[in-house]
Amino acid sequence: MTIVTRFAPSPTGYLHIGGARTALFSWLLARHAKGRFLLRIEDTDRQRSTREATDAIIDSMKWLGLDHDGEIVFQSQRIDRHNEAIDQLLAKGKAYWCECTPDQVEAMRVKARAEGRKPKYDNSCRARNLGPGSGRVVRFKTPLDGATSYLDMVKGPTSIENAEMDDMILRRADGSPTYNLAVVVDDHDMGVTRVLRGDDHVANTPKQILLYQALGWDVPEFGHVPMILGPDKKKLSKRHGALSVMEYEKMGYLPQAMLNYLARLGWSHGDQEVFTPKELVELFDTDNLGSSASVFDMKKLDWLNSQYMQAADPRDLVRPLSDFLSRIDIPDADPDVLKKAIPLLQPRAKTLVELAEMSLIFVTKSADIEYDPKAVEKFLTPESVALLREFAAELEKAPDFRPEPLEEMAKGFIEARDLKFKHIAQPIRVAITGKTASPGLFETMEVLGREETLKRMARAFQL
RNA sequence: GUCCCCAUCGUCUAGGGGUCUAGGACGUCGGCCUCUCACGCCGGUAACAGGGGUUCAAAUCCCCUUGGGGACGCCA
Repeated sequence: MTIVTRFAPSPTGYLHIGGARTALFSWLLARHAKGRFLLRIEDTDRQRSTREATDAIIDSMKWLGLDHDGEIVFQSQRIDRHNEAIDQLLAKGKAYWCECTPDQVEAMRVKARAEGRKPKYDNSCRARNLGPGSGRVVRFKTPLDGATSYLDMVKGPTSIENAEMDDMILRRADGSPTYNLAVVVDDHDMGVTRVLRGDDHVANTPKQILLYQALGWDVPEFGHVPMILGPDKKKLSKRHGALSVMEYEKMGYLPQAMLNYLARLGWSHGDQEVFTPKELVELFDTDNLGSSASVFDMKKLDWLNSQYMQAADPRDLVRPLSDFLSRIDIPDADPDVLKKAIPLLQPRAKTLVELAEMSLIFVTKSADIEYDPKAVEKFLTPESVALLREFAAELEKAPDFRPEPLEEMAKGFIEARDLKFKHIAQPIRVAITGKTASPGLFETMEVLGREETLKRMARAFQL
């Protein structure tokens, strides 16, 4: 039997880290088994569902590379089918009409809690054999005793007393089907065989299993992935900063790094830390999913990202780099310059944002280079400028502007004057980059080219 | 309040009764490399929440306590 999984977010907000991870695990589960991964948008709450949120979710998944099979299913378009199932349940005597008002039910809950019991509806309409009527809802006849058990893919054997559950509403007074019913009908119709979702759904699972059984359908396997916590060990929330997956894109993280990080958060494969998407697909299994919540650690994400930055083919970074440069109002950087600069910056930039910032020394024209005043004061002293003028003269006639010959030349220059390289390195650096930190001097010069290098030095001499 | 779940370095985790004086990774600290900043390399620091069992033997199994989390909607 082919394995079919799904991701079923409700479009009431952006796709956040937690949702992205459950989507990733479901995707991995399907791809590993050569099965199918479906996407369903649970937009039955018309008030809170938005088109923007739907788009944001789709964009985020696209960015992460989580491709889905088949058409996207919109739950709101399947209401007739949901109602059909409810009618079926009614016909089988597994559901009944109830005319208790929300206020009455609330009173029952308050009473139950006061008596130290679990807040529940008291099933009072169960025996009344009511028919349809305005203001009435349809409730499910939850078994009064026994237990509902299943083998959770991550938690193992799980069992809940049926008495813990109340008779859930299947159809609201306005005629609309409720969540648990809709999910069961949709998952069944879509042929979903494995449901991997967030821990916050554990309480829904037994209810849904009961529904499957009442409808006479095969029950899929379920698995509940632990939550992701913030640094304060509380549920990850807006307080902890960027939450939406697309925020991480904006911060300059590479999708593969994000994917890798998310996969390792709650899942492991021995001591391995770095995984290509392909490896993830090959190696993923629910057996190695952990069962405790994990804290989101930005530092480790940074490290992983820097690993991916370093390992990237420079050519693949040109496009993203110019995009990020555009975002800081530099839309016309020369791709050839970028291509040459990238290898120098790869080991230094943890994110694309940093890459863009660091590339500024290469894409800025000499006239616009900003000189760090402190650096100028410290290194561009009259003595060092005098020395640099002599050095510039040699640069001008250097036969070969590549790093090695340049370094040879510099060596000759300082030896002739009985100096150490240290004496001229920082002055040169400040003169050609305006900063005290940069990639290797000669590599930098090569990328800048002779003309630009000399222009910058000339300008630095005027400071 | 009721029910459910979870518990190894600061963080992510390995570990499935003896090979655990608990391994890896991030971070952190120290060193090396070095024209700066990084990268890289080497080394250090640091954990089985507590208490009871079971067993010849427990990080591993059981119970309790504590701590954390989640769920209890005519939301999804």
